[in-house]
Amino acid sequence: MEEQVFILKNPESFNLIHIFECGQCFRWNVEEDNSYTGVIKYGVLNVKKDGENYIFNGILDRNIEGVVKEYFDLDTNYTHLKEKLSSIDDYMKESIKFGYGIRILNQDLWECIISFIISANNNIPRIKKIIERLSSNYGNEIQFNGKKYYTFPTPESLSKASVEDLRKLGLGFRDKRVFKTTKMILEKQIDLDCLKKSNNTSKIEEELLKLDGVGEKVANCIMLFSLKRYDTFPVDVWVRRVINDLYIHEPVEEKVSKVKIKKLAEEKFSNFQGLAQQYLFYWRRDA
DNA sequence: ACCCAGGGTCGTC
DNA sequence: GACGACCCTGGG
Repeated sequence: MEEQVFILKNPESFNLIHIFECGQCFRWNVEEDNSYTGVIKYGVLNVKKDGENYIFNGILDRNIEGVVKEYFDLDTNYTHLKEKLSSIDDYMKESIKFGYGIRILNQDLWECIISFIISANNNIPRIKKIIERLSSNYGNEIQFNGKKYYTFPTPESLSKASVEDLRKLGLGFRDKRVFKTTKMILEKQIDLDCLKKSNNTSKIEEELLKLDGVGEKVANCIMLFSLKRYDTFPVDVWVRRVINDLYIHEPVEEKVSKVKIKKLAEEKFSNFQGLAQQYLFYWRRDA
């Protein structure tokens, strides 16, 4: 663990608010100077806008430049992708105009699995609090800028928590799901390293669905936010809402089947439906 | 005080 | 496929 600095010069399609407030991550918080601090697998990181540049500094157990490039998806050309998506229709154009600086983060697979199991029928403030409690109780402490931060617990560490322990930390009915899934991963009933290497989206989804608490929506979020599977389309209440309002026009929103939405996304946005989903979600929720 | 919704999933029919 | 239950919290 050592303190390191990296300066990213004039990146394209890069906006801290869009990246951290678009609903993909739960452990980044805004500071008084409008920079953001977050705990990731490799340590604690702070990002601050400085003119056209971004200053990253943090305490990490590996090279900061490599971590930032990987985590912030810097090898992907978003300008190009946004042009492609914008040409589909005016709604996409509008949503991209609103969330022009979104980047799909490349988060840790294990952390993403547990985080999105917790997200089920839950709201973002509470999801964040629960994850913080899991980390401060079962993660490792890191000192940074005079404050204490806690890494997300490893499967080994989280397996020390009983169902009752989890209930006390506020997980509610998700306690059993997190407990069981932790056990399954620890015992390698599902091999996460194997999933990371796979290039078959539907195979990965099939495996993830075996985990307790992971349904279609959560599996899609996991694939999009930690496995770079842009060819997936998580359908939640907001996405159902925006897709129905824009393209389907069913008076009773709940009646629109998930199958119909997924089919529409597939036809309209094909391989980049995950990115389209994120622009549409953020636009509908925050605009 | 009461109701509702929140990045859904699971068990049951 | 459709339906209800489910912990908990903040807001109307």
